[in-house]
Order: sequence, then C-alpha cells, then structure tokens
Amino acid sequence: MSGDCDHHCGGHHEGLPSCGAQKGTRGGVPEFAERLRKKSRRVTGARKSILDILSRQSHPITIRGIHDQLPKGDCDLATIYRSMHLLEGMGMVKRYEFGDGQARFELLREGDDGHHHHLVCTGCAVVVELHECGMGELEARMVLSHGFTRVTHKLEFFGLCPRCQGG
Amino acid sequence: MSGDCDHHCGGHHEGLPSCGAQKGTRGGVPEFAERLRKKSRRVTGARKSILDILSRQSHPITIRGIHDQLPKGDCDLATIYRSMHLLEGMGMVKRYEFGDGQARFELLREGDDGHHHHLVCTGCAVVVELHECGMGELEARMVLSHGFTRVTHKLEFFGLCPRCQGG
DNA sequence: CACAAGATGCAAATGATTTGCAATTAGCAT
DNA sequence: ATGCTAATTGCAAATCATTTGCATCTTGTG
Repeated sequence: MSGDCDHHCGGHHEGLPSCGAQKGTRGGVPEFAERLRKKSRRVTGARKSILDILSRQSHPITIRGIHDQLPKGDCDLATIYRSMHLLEGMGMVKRYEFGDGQARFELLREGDDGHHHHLVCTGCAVVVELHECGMGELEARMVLSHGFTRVTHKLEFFGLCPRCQGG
Repeated sequence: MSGDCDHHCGGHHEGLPSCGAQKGTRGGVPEFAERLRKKSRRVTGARKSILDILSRQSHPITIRGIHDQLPKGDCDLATIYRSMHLLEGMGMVKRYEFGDGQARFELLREGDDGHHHHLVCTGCAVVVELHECGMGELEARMVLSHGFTRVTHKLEFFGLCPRCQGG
C-alpha cells in the first residue's frame, strides 16, 4: 500500500485537541524502523504511517485520531489497534487513559521511559504535558509497606483551563 | 520488615477480588436513603439493594460484581448502570478505573470526599487501599503554573503483590 | 525470484455501557 | 386506603471501543 508519509496537521477534531507543536524534531521514523527490525518485526507501510503520525503529535492521540489522519482508507482500524499493541509491547509507545473510554498513545523515543503526566481540561479537553512528578518516594514507601514489587503508577490531572473558566 | 498484606482471598475470582471484610460498619443504607429523598430521588428497592451491597465492600466493585451479588434477577444491569450514574452525580459513590475496561465504584459516606488511591496487583488483582497521597502541593503548583482551576487527579498504583512474586 | 513468517483487510464477535419505550412504582395528595 | 404523576425499571436493541477469525497479501531472506 502507500507508504509515504505526508500528512499535515488536520485542523480541529472535537476530541482532545492536538494542534500544533511538533514534538520529536527529526523524523524519528527510521529510528523506530530499526527497533522493529531488531525484534524481527516487519517495517510495513502501515506501521511507518502510524509512527509518522505519532511522531508529529504533541499530545497523546487516540486510535481513531490516528486513523483520521491517515490518507483515506490507507490503513484499517484493526491494523492500528494491532500495531499499537505491538508497539506498546515493544516499549515504543505508551498508553494513557483519560477516562473517556478511549485509549491514547504517545511515542517513546529510544531511552525515553516516557514518564510524565497530563493535565486535561474537563471543559475543552486541552492537554498540558507535565514533567514533574515526585512520586518516586511515595512509590518506594509503598513497596516497603505492602511488599509489592515492580510498582508503577498512573497519574493524570483534570481541571478547568483558563479559557474554560467562563466568567 | 513487614510484608503483610491484609488480604488473603484465594484468587478464584477472575476480576478483582473483594474479600469479605465489611467496611462501613453500621448499615449506612438509611443514611443514603435520606440523601436520596433530599434530592427528590426515589428510594427504590433496586437502589437500596445496590447501596447495601456497596456498603459491604472493602474495595471498589464493578457493575457486574454488584449484579452478581444481587439475588438472582433482582435488578437489571441497565438499572445498576443508571443508578451508578445517579449516585455518582450525587456524590454518593466514586468511580475508579483500573485500566481493565470496567469502571469500579466505592460508596462515599456523608462528608467523605473519598480521596484515596489503590495499589492493584497486576498478577492477581488484589487491591490495597492507600490513604496517603501528598499530591496537594503538586496540584497547587499546577494551578498556579498553568492557570487551571478545580484541579483534581486520578492516581492508581500497580505492582506485584507478595504472593504473585514467585519466580 | 521463491518462501515462510508476519501483516493486513474485512467482517463478524466481544464486552462494557447506553438508550428507547412500555410497564411499574414511590411519594404525595385526596 | 386510593389515585395520580413523575420517577424508575426491565427488556431489547443500539452504541462504542476494541478483538479476532480467516483468507489474502507483503516483507525480509536465502
């Protein structure tokens, strides 16, 4: 199928907005292609397109969001779902859930553990990326006090952004 | 030191286990009936049963979990879904999402803001309730630095409980 | 260039949650 | 008690996000 990547940020969708600001600078797609090959996974047109789209997002994007940005019927929804599982399993994307029933994904660069959180506006759904998190010690305390290991956490913030504070 | 988990539910249940341990002591149902009346909502048999079941849980429970605990076909699933929306809207229950696609609910006593989090075992799904959270200042900083108001957060921890650490 | 392991498209299947609608019921007035 | 009306419920059908079966097509390799 096609194989080219040439999508421009498509305007506004009602879901969570994701206008603008390229995030990853250099076209990281080849970097990911390499990672795929190393695990004997194929670098297909669909995956390239998906990675390409992911690489130009500044916020987590939904499966449907990805699909909508792909030229016409370039790639089936099922394929995107399958790809996201694969990429997630390979640690190339991270899954987020903002509580609206749809999973959202963000690309993870090599060596990036992607550990950060989001501040989501409950009014317009704008997303702000947060990079501080001081959860480390709390997590550690939990390990000790409850005997759990491999403790991770999911943390997201919700509130009203300046624009939605009407009045 | 200690590695005690207060739970010891076999693991037969598929979903998240909810070992007995009554939580709210006194039958709080009448308290809730009162709250319902105050908002001109009816105290129906279905609601009483649901509140009763919720009141005897020690961890968040799913809709299906509630349904399974109701005598035979005592109350329709749709009714439980509708009730949970109502109760959530009235601040009588709090919704949690542990990432497995099903919502879970916990009853909130009068004056209880229900602010706490959970430590969920990724192996057997045992749930430990956590009551510390030190997110307050982080939240406040967020308000200031991004101009958001009414900021809240969702925070859940995941890890392997002592029993599931075998191997 | 042939091949087998992988991938993909399409349609049908799941699973959780919602909704339309007619039948029932709780809470208040009579 | 009895009646009345709005709130509720059961049931079935509808949504929605996500999965999966399967036949067909591709990629990476020899």
